[in-house]
Amino acid sequence: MNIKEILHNSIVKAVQELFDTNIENTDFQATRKEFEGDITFVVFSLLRYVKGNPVQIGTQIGDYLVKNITLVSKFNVVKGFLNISLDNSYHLENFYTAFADENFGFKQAETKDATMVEYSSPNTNKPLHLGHVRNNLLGYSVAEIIKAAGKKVYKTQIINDRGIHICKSMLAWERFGNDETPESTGLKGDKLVGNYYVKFDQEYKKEIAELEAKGSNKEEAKKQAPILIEAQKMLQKWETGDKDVVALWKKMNQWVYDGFAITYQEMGVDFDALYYESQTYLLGKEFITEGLKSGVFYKKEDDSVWCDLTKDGLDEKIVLRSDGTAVYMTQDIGTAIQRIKDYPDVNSMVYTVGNEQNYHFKVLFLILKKLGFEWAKNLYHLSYGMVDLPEGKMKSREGTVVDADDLMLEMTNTAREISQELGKLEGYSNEEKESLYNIIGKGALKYYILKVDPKKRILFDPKESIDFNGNTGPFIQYTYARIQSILRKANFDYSKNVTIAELLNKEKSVLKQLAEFPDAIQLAAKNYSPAIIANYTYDLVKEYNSFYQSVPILGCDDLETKIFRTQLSKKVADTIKLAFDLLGIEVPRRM
RNA sequence: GGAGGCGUAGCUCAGCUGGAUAGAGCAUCGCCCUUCUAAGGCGACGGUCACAGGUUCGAAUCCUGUCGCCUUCACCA
Repeated sequence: MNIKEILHNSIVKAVQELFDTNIENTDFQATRKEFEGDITFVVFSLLRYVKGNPVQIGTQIGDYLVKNITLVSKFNVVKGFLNISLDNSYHLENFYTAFADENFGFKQAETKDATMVEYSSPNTNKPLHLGHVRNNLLGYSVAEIIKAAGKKVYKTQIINDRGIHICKSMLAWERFGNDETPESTGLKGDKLVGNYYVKFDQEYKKEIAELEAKGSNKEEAKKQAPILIEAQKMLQKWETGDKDVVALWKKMNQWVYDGFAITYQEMGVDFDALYYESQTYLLGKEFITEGLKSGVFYKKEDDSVWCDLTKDGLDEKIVLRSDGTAVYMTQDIGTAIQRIKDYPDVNSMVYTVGNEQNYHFKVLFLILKKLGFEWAKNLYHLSYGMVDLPEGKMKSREGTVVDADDLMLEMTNTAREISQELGKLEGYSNEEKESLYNIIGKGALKYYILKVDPKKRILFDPKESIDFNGNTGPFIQYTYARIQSILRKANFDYSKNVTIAELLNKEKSVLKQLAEFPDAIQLAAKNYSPAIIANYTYDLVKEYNSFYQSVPILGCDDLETKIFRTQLSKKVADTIKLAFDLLGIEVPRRM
C-alpha cells in the first residue's frame, strides 16, 4: 500500500469518527516548496460534506493522523491546506527500495496483450526531412514508454512505395540520368532519387509554361503536360505488372531503402514489422464488400462506395472509387485488419501521423468500429504539430526543407565547436571525441524536439534554437557524466545500506523527485507524451544540481553521509539513463 | 461556411485529475571556481495566462461566446 492510500483510508476514518460523516474521495497534492511538509491534503474538498472552518477541521484531522499513523511525524495547516510531514524513515525506506531495484520505474508486463505503434511511414520518392525527424523520435519514444509502462510493443511502419509520385522520379531518372547510381555518384540512394523527383517537377513546370505560351489555360496545361501523361502511363503499366517498369521500380526503391536505413540508424530508431503499400493497398476491398452487405456502406449510382457518417457529425466519405480501385481509406482499413491477423496479441494501435490527418483518422477509427471490430475502440492517433521554420512552412519544391541527414550532421558539428571552445575534452582520443560530439549533438536535437508537447507546433530555428544550456539534452547529459566522475572517485563501498539520522532538506527534495519517476512514466504512457518524461528529467536534474552545489559529497567527513550521498547520486544518474532510454537519447560516461 | 487544434514573460517552452504568491531556460544585470567536471549554482528584472461572460469555497485549467494563427472538409496519398 502506498502512502496516499494509507492517508486516504485514515482520513476517511478520521472524518467518520470526528464528524460522523462518510466521504469517498480525498484530494492530495505534493506540498509546495515554500511550505513545510511532504504531502498535502486539501481540506476545501471536504467542506461540501463537513461544515465548519477549514483550518479547524484540518487541525483536527492532522492531530488524528499524528496519533494514529507512525509515518506521519507532524503537520501544519495553512488556510485549507493540511501539510503533512512524513517521517524520514519513510523517505529512506523508499529510497533503499528504489536503490536496490534494477528495474526501478518499469512495471513488469502483466497482461499478454500488445500494442502496435506505427511511425515514420515515408514516401519513397524523397529523403527524410525535419518533419520525419519529429515523427520518428515521437513514435520511437512513445513505443519505449509504453513498454516501460508494462505492455508489449511492436514498432511498425507502412512504406508508401506505390503511386504517381514514385513514377515521377522513375521517369525523370530514365530520361535524364539513366546511368547514375548511388555508387557512381556517391550519393545516398534516397538523395539520388529525390533529385530526380525535383528534376521531374522542373520539367513539368517548363512544359506547363510552354503550353501556356501556346494559348492553353493553366488548368488545361497542368493536365496536358506530356511528362505528366507519361508518368500516368507508367503507373498504369506498373499496375498491370509490366516487367521493365516493375524492375526499375524495385531498383530505385531499394536505393531509397538503403538510404533510409542509414538515416534510421543515425537517428537510433528501428522497426519490428514492415508493411508496404504495394502489398496492402488492395487488402481493404473484401471488407468493403462485407460492409456493403451489413449496411455500413452504400453504393452510389456510379458504383462508387461510401460511408455515411453524417449522424456522427461528420461527412460522407468515399471508400472505393467508381472504377473499383482503392483509395487511401480502403488501404488503411485493410492494413489495420491485416496487422491484427499477423499479430493476434495486438489489441490496440497507435498511429504517429501529423495533425493534418486528424480528420482521416477520426473517420478511419469510426469505420472500423462500425465494421464491428472489438479492438477498434483502442486505436489512438498520436497527432503532432508541424515543424515550421522562421521563414514559414517547409516546402520541398521551394528547397526550404531541412534534410534529416544534414541536420544531424550539423548538430554534431555544433557540439564539436562548442566542446572545442570550452576545451572540455583535452586528453581524449579522437575516436572518443567524435563519439561524444555525436552523442551530444543528437541529444540536443532529440531533446529539443521531444520536450515540446506533441500536439503543439514547433518553431525550429536551425541557427539559434539548439542550445546547450538550460532545459536541454546536453545539460542533462553533462550532469550524468559528472555523477560518473563522482562514482569513479568514490573509492569506498557505497553499495551497503546505512541509516543517517537526519536528512537535509536538499536531500529530501531530490529523494521526493526520484520517488515520482515511476508515476511520470505511467502518466507519459497514458498521454502518449515523451514531453512529460523530458520535463520531469529536467526538474530532477535541476533539483540534483542545486543539491550538488550546496552539500559536499566526497568531501564530507562522515562516512555514512558520504555513502548515502553517493548512493543518491548514483540513483539520480540511473534515473537519467532510464529516462533518456525512453527518449531514445544516449548518455555519455564522460564529457 | 462545417469540424478540430493552438494562443501563458521580449524569445523558446512547462504547468498532472480545477487548489496556496503562475514556473523554467534563453536574453539583460548582479554575485559564486584552493571544493568530486563552472556545459554548473544563487539572486534581480520581466505576466491583464488572447478577450468577455459563466460554473464554485477556489479557474491558466471546465462551459459559452468573440478575436487571432494553423489544419481539415478530393473518385490525392
